[in-house]
Formats: sequence, C-alpha cells, structure tokens
Amino acid sequence: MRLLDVYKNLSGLFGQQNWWPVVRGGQCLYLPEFLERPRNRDEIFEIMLGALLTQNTVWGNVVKALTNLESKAGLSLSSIKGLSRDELETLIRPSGYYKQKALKIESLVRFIDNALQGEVMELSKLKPVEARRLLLSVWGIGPETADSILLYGYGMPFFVVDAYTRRVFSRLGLLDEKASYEAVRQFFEENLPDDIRIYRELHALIVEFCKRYCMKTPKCEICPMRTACLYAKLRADYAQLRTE
DNA sequence: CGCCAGGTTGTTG
DNA sequence: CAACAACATGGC
Repeated sequence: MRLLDVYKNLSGLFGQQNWWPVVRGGQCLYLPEFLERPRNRDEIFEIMLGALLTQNTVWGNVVKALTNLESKAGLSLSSIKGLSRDELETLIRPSGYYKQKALKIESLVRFIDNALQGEVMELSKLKPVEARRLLLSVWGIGPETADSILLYGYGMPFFVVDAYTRRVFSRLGLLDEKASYEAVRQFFEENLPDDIRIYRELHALIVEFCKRYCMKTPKCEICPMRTACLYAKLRADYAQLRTE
C-alpha cells in the first residue's frame, strides 16, 4: 500500500474532516468555508492558541480551555494581552501543563508584538520557509506546532507530523519508527500531491483513525486497514501461536 | 485505579 | 545527537 492509498482509504472511511476547528459559543465547529477562503487574523491567532494548547493533550480538554478564554476574555490577540499571568493560567487549566502553556502563550504574544509588529498577517508576506524558521525561533513552538499553524492558519504547504503519524505509518510498515521529524515530513511532502487541501485532510484523518482504531494498544481485529498492516499481521500471528 | 493524550524544553552522557 | 525527566488535567 502506498501513501495515497492510505489517504483514499481513510477518506472513504471518515469523509471530509474540515480541520482546523473553530470554537464559538463553547461549541467546536468544523467549517468547510475555510477550504475556499483564507483565514483572517483572529482565526489565525485562535489556531496558534489551539496548536499550543493541544501539545500532548486531547482536543476535548483544549476546547474547555478555549471556551473559558472565549467567555471570560475573548480569543483575539488583544483579549489575551489583557489577561494577567494568573488569569491566563486559571482559564487554560483544563488543557493541562497550564503553567508552562501560559508561558508559551506569553512567549507567542511577545513574538507577535516584537517580530511581527503586533500583526499575525505579517507572516503571510514571507516565503513559507522563512515564516517557518521564524516560528521555530519562538520559545514553546516546536516543529509540529509550527507546521500546524503554517498549514492550517496560513495555508502554507507543510505536512504536520505528530505521534499518530509515526504510529500509523510505522505499523503499516511504510516508515521507520525512529525517523526524524524532518525525514517523516519530507516523506509525506514528496509522496503527496502538492495540495494543502490534501495535507490538511490527511493529517486530520490520521488523528481520527488513531482515535478509533490505532491507539497505543490497537483494535487490529476490527481495523479497516488490518489486511495491509504489518503490525496487525504480527499480532494475529502471535494470537494464533498462543492458541496452539 | 492506571493508562494515555494531536509536544517542547532542559539536562545529561 | 540520543535518551530521559518535567510539565498536568480529564476521560475511560
């Protein structure tokens, strides 16, 4: 099975994902309208917040945090700037690592004020590679967070590699488990059509697939991709041995 | 209960 | 550069 086959399978299984979600009135919405138009500054900043808050954290907890921010302050840059460290910590608490994440948000805000003159749209004027380099220079923003912001916020063609991506594709036998972030990203970018819609969808589909089937201890018996998966075969063989 | 979650940073060998 | 600890809440 090739990379594009995986995409087609997952796409057929789960349908259109419409990432990145937006939080409005405490609801988490997946809106197809962003396939057609660029995000505005507030929408991009909200993605930055979400991308930071979801580091090693389930999205449901991030929604709680974003909902707190939304109702007590607002999700815009200026709203966040009006919060004290303590207020920020309290509001984002449900997303975990809340003290560290409060520092990261402050670090992000400093970056926007200083390097971008307070305007996130400045990044869209740069060449993608330069925008990425800048984001990676911010304390608290690593490669996955940067690529999430660039791909979903700015529509720049970087594939987002997360723990799920490594898990799925190493289990399928298409990737080395210990390949570096950059190596994995290049593998995807070289083997996918140069189309941010596909980058966006595939990453979202991988997350959905891992939540439903390919968890740490996977449900290989009922997995729709088991017949193409090395790991599923391995576990099936092992189960077979034990009954003999 | 224990395990796990859409990472990043700092420290150490 | 690789390995490991620290960071933390909430759902199952």
